[in-house]
Amino acid sequence: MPRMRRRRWRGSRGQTASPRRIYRFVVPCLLLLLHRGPSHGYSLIEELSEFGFGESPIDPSVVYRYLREMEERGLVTSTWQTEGGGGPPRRVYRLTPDGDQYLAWWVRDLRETAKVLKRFLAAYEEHMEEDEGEHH
Amino acid sequence: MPRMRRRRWRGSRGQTASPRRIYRFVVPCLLLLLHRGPSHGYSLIEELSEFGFGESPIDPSVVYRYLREMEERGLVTSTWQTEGGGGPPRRVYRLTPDGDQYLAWWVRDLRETAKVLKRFLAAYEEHMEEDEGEHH
DNA sequence: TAATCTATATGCAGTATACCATTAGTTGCA
DNA sequence: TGCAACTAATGGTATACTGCATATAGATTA
Repeated sequence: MPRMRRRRWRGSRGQTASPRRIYRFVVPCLLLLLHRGPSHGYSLIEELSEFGFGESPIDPSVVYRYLREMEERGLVTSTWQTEGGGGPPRRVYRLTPDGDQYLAWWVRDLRETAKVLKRFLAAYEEHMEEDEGEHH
Repeated sequence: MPRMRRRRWRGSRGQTASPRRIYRFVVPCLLLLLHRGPSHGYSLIEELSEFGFGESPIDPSVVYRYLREMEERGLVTSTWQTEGGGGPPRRVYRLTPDGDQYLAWWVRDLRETAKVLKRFLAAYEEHMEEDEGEHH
């Protein structure tokens, strides 16, 4: 596995597209990954690429921070796994029922966000067509 | 026009849904509104409800701040309109060609964001169906 | 044994945003 | 006249989010 290259995120001023435009979007991604089964931070970071965190990979510190926060809030529990597989000990996270509910809330919320986005893009296209028509 | 009620935004920790989850989403909304024609702050704030800023209305200070920032960056120009319509003088904003290009960049960017969202929601649904199946 | 990989974690800084307060001109009305 | 409501704009501050640098440490490999 190659070392992750970190690309500077230039915000909305630059030309770099980042899939982390939605506040805390990593959180529902982590919750969904953990719904599929227990996992540890480093592995989760790799798996996040599935959700668009591949092109401009997420900073590991962000992931670890959220995982700890999620544990404080009772959304996940963790246990240390010292043996098996080699390498340093891993903190293995497991979703709780509260975490499960929270994921469901996020999904409802992201569906709303998707709607808002869709509405904006539709308004843009509609307006641009009218604008185009006026120039004829 | 009733006075706007400001609802406390509890971030993603609370249960309140907010359409302002995407970084600077107000900016492309303002750009699109100004693409339809010149306008002033107060009017823009009202028109924003069209894009989902209705349920939890945006704070005017945020809008005015962005408008000024946009002017500094040459995306819009403004002129004072002292007469006509009554009330205090209004600063009327007008889109520049740079602002027009920036709007186009935002649209490309939001389409990417919409894709990422769609991918996540599809992954969620797919996983949940499988999960459902396993319990039979 | 030095370098590298795996794995987790903390601190700091810049930016984004919410919320509150303030200034000021205009209109309408008691 | 005086005051309340409306319209417009701006400033300050606290907190949240994220990126970056860096620390720690066991395991593996050259």
